[in-house]
Amino acid sequence: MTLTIGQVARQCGVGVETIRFYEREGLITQPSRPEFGFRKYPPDAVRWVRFIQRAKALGFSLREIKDLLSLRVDSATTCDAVKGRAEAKIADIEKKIVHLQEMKRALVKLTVACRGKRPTSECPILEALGDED
Amino acid sequence: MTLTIGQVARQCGVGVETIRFYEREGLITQPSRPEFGFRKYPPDAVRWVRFIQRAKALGFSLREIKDLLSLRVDSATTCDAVKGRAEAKIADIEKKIVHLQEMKRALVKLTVACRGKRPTSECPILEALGDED
DNA sequence: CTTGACACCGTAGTGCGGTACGGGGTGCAT
DNA sequence: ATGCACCCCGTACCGCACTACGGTGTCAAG
Repeated sequence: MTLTIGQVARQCGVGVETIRFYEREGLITQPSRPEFGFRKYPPDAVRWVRFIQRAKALGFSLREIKDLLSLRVDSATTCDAVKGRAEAKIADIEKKIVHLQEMKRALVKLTVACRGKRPTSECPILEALGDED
Repeated sequence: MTLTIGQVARQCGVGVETIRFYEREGLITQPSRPEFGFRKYPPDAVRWVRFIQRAKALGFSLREIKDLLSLRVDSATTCDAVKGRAEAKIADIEKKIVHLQEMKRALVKLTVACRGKRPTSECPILEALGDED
């Protein structure tokens, strides 16, 4: 069974125009289309679009998401390059996780301070800032 | 010792205009300023701006970052509300961490598949997509 | 007391990531 | 064969987060 663009869009909670936009930008592959008729999407298209939405919410740009997605496309040919890029992305992600954990720790500390009814004038949010780059 | 806007900007790797912009948007508090002279920043200003940069890279909008920062400002007055908002943010952050871990797992799997010289035609990146939301 | 680097302000322009619109075409249902 | 919902395309527009610009003011060093 194939899906129309509208069905994919509804299942992803985005607009039809967004999917056409992603197609123009090369984030999702052109769906099969019988000579200027409607686009026909495989059910997996929904997962691709959801991946894009999720990655965006995690601070990746569409350019980066495109890179991420392209890792699978040409993997057979230039395996070493793919591996390198994947490892770089893993490092990025690990850094993001560390920073999020720092922010979380700071916020937890804030709620604890709150419970204790102290006015938290010495701001705990500032402690979410390790000084290494 | 106080800093000029240019010194803060250089230490944060942003432009002077960016800091003025953050000030206009209420993300950083107005620095003390002797009656229409230059802005005088405390050294902590550098940390605030770096916090904003970092939070942006983690997928928070300036609106959200403003909320995050405001948690410290009026904490003495509406402690319960602050606690609630902080807890909501913690939940957001935990969700982000989970999604990042899923992406990382998928990428690690990709590099492993790569090592094994298999063409990874069954895309492991797609597995970064849990279907709950 | 001049000079040059930097700061001040407001407004306009940029790039990203969509979002809306208008004028059509398609396709199935009645 | 006539609706009607949905799709096609291109182009214009939008909000966010800056970034650049241009004309003026400040100030510390020489």
